[in-house]
Amino acid sequence: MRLGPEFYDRPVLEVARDLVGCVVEHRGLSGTIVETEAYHESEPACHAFVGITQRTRTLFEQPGLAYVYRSYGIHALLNAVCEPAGVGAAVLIRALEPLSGIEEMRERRGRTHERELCSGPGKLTQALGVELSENGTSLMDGPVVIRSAEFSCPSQIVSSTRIGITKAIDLRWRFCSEGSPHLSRPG
DNA sequence: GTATGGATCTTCT
DNA sequence: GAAGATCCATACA
Repeated sequence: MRLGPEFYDRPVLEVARDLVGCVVEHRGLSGTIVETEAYHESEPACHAFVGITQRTRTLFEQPGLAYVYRSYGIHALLNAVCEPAGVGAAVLIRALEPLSGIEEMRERRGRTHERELCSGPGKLTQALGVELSENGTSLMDGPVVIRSAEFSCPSQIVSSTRIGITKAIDLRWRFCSEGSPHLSRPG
């Protein structure tokens, strides 16, 4: 089932937890989300903390949009914009378990092990072919679509601290599917 | 297996 | 001019 605007128009922590187990699809390639992180304008690790700039504009727009930005000059990172318009918040998609189009992912990534295809925020955008130009597109009827899982996922969801940041490092705003071999890092 | 440094570019100071 | 929500190759144990 496709997720509607009301799914994203909620506190970003709830959305981040609920997105684990959902499916991301892009041009026929898809994967189950096993790891997410929440970001909110109220804490300094979030891009929206500095307010509305050319870069962060999408974060403040309507819930259910894709926020795609360049990280470390090289990688594209995929986020889902949350909370009502005017509030800067988003969920970073950090890792997927590949579902379909695995051979094409292998070609894009130049790697053979399935665990290496989508086990990181920069890896999964490369595997799916998500580009910066898709920033601001809808996750409901745009090139990138997120839907709930067809089969309920029995795995436990655990929270931990976020990865790769230097501010607000105490917040446990990372959510992952416990024990999944496709996480960017264990736990 | 862990540790380190380079690639590369947008954003803000 | 510095830093950053990263990944990979290389070096060493």
